Amino acid sequence: MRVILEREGFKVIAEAANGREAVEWCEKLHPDIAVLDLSMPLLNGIDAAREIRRVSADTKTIILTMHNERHFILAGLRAGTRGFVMKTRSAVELVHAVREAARGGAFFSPEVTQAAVEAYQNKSELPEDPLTPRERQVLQLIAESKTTKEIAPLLGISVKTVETYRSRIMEKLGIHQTAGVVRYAIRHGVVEP
Amino acid sequence: MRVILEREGFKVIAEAANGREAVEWCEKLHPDIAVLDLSMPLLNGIDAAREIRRVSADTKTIILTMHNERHFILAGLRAGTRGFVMKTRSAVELVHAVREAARGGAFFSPEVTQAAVEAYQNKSELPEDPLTPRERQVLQLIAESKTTKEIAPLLGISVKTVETYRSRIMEKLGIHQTAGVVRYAIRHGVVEP
DNA sequence: GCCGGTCTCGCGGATTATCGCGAATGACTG
DNA sequence: CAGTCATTCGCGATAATCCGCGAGACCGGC
Repeated sequence: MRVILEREGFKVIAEAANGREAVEWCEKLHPDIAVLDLSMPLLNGIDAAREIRRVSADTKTIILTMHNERHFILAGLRAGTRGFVMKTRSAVELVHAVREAARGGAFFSPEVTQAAVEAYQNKSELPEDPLTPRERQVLQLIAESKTTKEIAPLLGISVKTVETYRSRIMEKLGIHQTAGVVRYAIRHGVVEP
Repeated sequence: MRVILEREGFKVIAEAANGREAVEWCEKLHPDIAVLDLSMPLLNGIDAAREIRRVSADTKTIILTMHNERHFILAGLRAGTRGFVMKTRSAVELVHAVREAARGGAFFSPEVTQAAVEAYQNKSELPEDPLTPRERQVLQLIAESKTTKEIAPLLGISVKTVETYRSRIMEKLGIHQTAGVVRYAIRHGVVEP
């Protein structure tokens, strides 16, 4: 990706190994564009995009994905991302998206546009995500096999707070076992199986 | 990726949008190398690698991943893949891996090697199916959100016995959290997500 | 400015899960 | 027939979770 973007005259000023790193880099460097993978450890691309908008409002985010499932795309749009590119399409599209974002525009792969249109047409099929961003973040870490003790320092909050989120997640979902929560997370694309 | 590989003199004869397509291309074209994403729709990289070995035994597989978790890596090794490259590392490593595979060798990112070494230290081998039938049965029930107390009467054995199986499953898999066990079960088709 | 939602933190207690250890039985293997 | 392995059960201890409850701080919308 660095090769492709640099060949087009863009300057790549940072690379991140996971969602948290991506947010941290954006906070430090305030880049014009942040290209995110939808599936990243610790923090997924969508929630990372939301976080980036908070810490660096001028940074435009572009999300790369292999999945063209609707709920991913809609969640991304809600997070205010400026581009959504399918990995299965040519690199030209990524460049196009970055160029558009740099100009202040937006770009979405055809599959994404289609999914958004379909969702718009029959919005009855728009299941509102019952979880808040923070709850979803905790959910992801639980599903990534992190213990409550490990999650607390990762998010910079107390163990008790994490327990509160655990409880609320289970209450909202009507699931009362870790196993069920993990499967929910997988079914909803919060983490990879 | 096409840019990088062609710049190095490799010929890219096909591109696939998902795991199933990747397998189909391999069956048709019998390429020397197949570069797979661990996270692909329809069929993940590991199971795709296993399938490719079945339909095109001479094709060497290389898996790209963002996750350095042990169970992914071990599953990949069991699937007979010749390379395992972290996406977070430079493109040089991918080229290196492809070159090694083409020569008949193998290449793994340092994180991968480390995880494999740790696994070897814990148990002397990487068996095809490490779990006994009874263990797999317990695994399934765990992944179906059953508690130990519920599992015992379901199998007609004591709670303590179920606990023994739980421990052994975790020991064998090198996973020590319910969440990880559930994901293992899902990845291995023991339960539906 | 008030209200609802979110995020945060805490307490006490009940329930589960995990670890380390031992040990008996039966079945299959070399 | 000795060895290995799967299956079964147990004790004791520690760690992690789940539950019910309360509560202050902040923010955005009406």
